[in-house]
Amino acid sequence: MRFAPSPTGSLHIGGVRTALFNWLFARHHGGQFLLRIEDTDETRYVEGAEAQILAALRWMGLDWDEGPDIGGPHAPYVQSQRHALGIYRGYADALLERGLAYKSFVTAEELEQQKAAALARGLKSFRYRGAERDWDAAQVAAAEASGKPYTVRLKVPLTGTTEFSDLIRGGDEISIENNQLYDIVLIKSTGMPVYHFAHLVDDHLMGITHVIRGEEWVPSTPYHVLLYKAFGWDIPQFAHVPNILRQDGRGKLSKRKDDVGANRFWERGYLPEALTNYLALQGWSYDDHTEIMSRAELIERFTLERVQASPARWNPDKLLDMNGIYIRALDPDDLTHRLLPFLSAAGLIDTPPTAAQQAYVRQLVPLIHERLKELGEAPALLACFLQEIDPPPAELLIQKKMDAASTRTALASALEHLTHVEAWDTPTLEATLRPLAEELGLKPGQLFGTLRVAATGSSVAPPLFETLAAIGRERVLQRLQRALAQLPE
RNA sequence: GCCCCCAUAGUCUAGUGGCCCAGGACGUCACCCUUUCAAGGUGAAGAUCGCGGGUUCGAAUCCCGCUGGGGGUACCA
Repeated sequence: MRFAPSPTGSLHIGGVRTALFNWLFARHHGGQFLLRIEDTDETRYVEGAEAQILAALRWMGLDWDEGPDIGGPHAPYVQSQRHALGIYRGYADALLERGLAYKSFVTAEELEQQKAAALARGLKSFRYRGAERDWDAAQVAAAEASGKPYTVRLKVPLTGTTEFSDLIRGGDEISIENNQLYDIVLIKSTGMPVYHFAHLVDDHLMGITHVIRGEEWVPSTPYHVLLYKAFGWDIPQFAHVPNILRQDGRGKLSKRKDDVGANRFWERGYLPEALTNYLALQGWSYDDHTEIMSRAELIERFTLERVQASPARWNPDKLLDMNGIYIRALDPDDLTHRLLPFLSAAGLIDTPPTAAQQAYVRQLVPLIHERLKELGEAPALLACFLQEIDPPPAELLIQKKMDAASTRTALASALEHLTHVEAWDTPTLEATLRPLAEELGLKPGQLFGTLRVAATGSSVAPPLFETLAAIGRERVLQRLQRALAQLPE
């Protein structure tokens, strides 16, 4: 098994899913999972993309047995390096010698013109079949002598059909008429191999038995089959996983339009285990009701037979829900550690956090634990504990069926009681404030609502008594006083 | 245009000829719990299994056609 991304940008979520299926399949069967960088397109190369891709896979917990960073028996694992070693050229020459490929002397511009002319003549589609396919040695030599650059093209049969089976489509034969194909380029005029050629040579050399890749590769698989046959090599098992479509169903996901770069999920506070679980369920299922599965369970249960052939739509709501489930299942200490970087980034605590800050956050975690769906929400929820708040406006302080005067009375009375409360903990606060509401002739929600706004600056916060206890007496009293000052006489 | 793939509720899916007048989950709505928000609990709405033919005693499940969606159509991957 292998995953072979191109370093043309950060890995997007569809790529991560393809990598995951490869990884699950390899781990399920006790096979090897290797990583190979396919950088044969110099024009699209993005500096740093490879490092980003590796980082994303590592974050997801998809470990590889061989790869560019760790080496292995088939090193190197970067195609530009393999090209520099001359690995591909030799295989192209072998095909040339046996007359299964040919040198094509048309330039990209000429090709463009031919295509335009063909279309203008009313031809429905243009499939390049070079006249050079039938040249004799003398003609080729003459063309070469002219110094004209050339590409190496595969001599694709003009007639007959090419067939292959796909594990995800129930092993059904997919067949295509060879006259629908064209003579693909194997080696560019720069000498660099094209994907179709390089990946195939590498897959053979690296002993790849199963090719699991995106559905967009189905149309080019016949060329690959033809190439394997030309070489006389064993053809691997193909499994084309359906694409993940955009939420509106218009087209496949794109990292440019859809904000689905793998790094974005880390930034927003998704747990890799939740993303893994969600992604596994995009196109695969275990049974009619099991959804939450650990990494080990996924490995144990994953089979290609249960991968769907139809494309899935990107569903952020479902991912969010699942992330919440995984967060709630976290041990509070664990959650604390995962939250610290987010709080540091928001400037609520130091970078790195002090021991006291860590301890305080650990104390606050139970208050927000089950309210969290993305770790990135934590700074907003914890801000009122970690930094001073602006005095809330009167309209926020005044609760339903109350006015400024009654709110003043309630606040002042609470302030009075809280100043003299003997212990500052949840039970004592509750024992103090609950009777007070009744005494004031208010519903608990009314008094508590006012106090919540006064103490936190927001009408939405964790339960009041725990919140007050965690903020601390001094700060609470201060905030109540300031809130009181917000209310008109 | 041409070629290939796909088709169960808004979404992800279970279902491989009778157990399905279709099960689970997300989302939506209601109620319960409740000091707000979540979480949790209960329940509801939502699918003539894309449409039309056929095969069969019997079809979401098999076959054909249509329609719709996706992908490909590069000296990109």
